[in-house]
Amino acid sequence: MATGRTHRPATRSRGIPEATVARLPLYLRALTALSERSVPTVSSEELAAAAGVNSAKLRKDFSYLGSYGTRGVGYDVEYLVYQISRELGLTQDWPVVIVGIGNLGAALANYGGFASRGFRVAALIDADPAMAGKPVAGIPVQHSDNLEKIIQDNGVSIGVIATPAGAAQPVCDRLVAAGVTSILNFAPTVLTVPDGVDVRKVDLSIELQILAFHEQRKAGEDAHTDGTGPAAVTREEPTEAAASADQGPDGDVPAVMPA
Amino acid sequence: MATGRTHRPATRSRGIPEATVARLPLYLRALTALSERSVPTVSSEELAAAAGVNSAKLRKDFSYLGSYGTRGVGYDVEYLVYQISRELGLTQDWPVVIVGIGNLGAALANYGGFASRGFRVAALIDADPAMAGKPVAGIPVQHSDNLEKIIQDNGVSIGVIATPAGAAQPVCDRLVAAGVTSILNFAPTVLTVPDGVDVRKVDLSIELQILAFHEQRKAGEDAHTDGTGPAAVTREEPTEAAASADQGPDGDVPAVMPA
DNA sequence: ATGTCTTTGTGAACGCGTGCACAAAGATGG
DNA sequence: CCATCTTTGTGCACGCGTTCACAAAGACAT
Repeated sequence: MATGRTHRPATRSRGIPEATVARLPLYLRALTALSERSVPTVSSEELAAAAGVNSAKLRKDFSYLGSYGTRGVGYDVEYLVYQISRELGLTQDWPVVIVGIGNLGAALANYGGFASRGFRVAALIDADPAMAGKPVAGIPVQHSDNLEKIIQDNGVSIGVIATPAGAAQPVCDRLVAAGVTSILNFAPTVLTVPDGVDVRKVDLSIELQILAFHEQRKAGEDAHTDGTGPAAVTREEPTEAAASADQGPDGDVPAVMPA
Repeated sequence: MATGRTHRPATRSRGIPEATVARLPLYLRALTALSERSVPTVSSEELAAAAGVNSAKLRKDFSYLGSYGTRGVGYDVEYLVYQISRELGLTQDWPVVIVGIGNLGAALANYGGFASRGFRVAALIDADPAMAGKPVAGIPVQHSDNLEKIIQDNGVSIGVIATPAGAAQPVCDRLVAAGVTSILNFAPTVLTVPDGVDVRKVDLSIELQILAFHEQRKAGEDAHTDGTGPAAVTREEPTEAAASADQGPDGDVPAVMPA
């Protein structure tokens, strides 16, 4: 759903539905937790509850991977962890670069989930010369002049963009030109990439706006049945054409400091 | 898709499909950019290109809001900005609390996109006493002991959780008990909430794993037709039950420092 | 006023994802 | 070896979302 490409060819890769792929990491996390508690097997019912999904859906998802369960018993936790890891490509080592080491970039660099699952932060890159050499999460930041060389020397195919919105597309272009074929974009912009390159987007502002929509709906349903609703400071309605002036100083401020 | 509730009642709220709601912020961003450039009208084709979607989809989306376009001309930018803002509830003032002021929490607090669109960071909350009083993004961090009072005093209905995984559910419970009905969760955990509370999840690790899947598939298709693929350091295959030991020190490390 | 041209709004078909419900498969006990 | 019980794997139906394709609507020129 968030592949970002305008013309996604319904990538039912080797028969595994996109929706299923999106849930595999969820299952993997639940299974890893069980594995740590040395639980040998789980039923689809239990695992589904742990992952927060329907048990029928889970069984169907697993059926795309093959028949890894035992009827009357359930699934072997260790075996399933391995199969899902392999399916997701996590048995490989994926070097990743993070471009734009502001607040968010630093948070990502410090994110433990990277290292623990086949991902390795190969380099941190920022356009600010003052950042160069400064260690973040134990890794020295490199200047973006060296971006292409870094990509090629490390065989990087996955890039994370955490720059301001304005810098995102140029950075994206350089990443792609240097050989990156998968991009995780945190900048609030639509990225244009050539075919064959995957883009996934994470947008904090959008998530909040969706929440606000539902929140407003809730408040509307309970309308004046309680006084404890949200601070209903409804702004005055603009007269058909004067809305954007008070919309904010800038369309969408980047999630990070200038890179 | 990420509402989080196990049993989502297909919330076709007032006839607006969930998928459409998820795209409205995208349109709004593109429209705001046009508005800043003082563009008076746009066609569905132009706007769709800017938002990265199909033009027919865009028109259908707008049709759920009403007939705001003029045939032969297009849509009035300012008017549409207002209509979408109103539909999303962004003409209201939404006080938001961020719980867990680690790297990620700080990045969120500094995120300009919050303030610019009806969202106001009402408070930053952390469990670490050493953080209390320390200003982050110009706002002093408050201790989580005061969580309930902060929520109620500010009429907060939207909470952002950026704590470690272990702390997320307890924090969530306290937020809900204090009156929060919408939660944006950055912790890598499935949150359980009562009916009527919306949860949206943002999970960096999952996004990366989905990218890795597609990346692996690409590499598999080009299999040994080039040598420049990803660093294909395929780990040795475990003998059916020994996978989780090298899976990483901890199931899923929180995105932030302990709160 | 009339015709042409552009662009919207939407009816209809299609495909994907979800969930039910059940048969098949294997474990387990006697 | 047979009966019973549990749990998987899946056929099927349904609903949502996407896309095509076109008629209706308005602008604009003559």
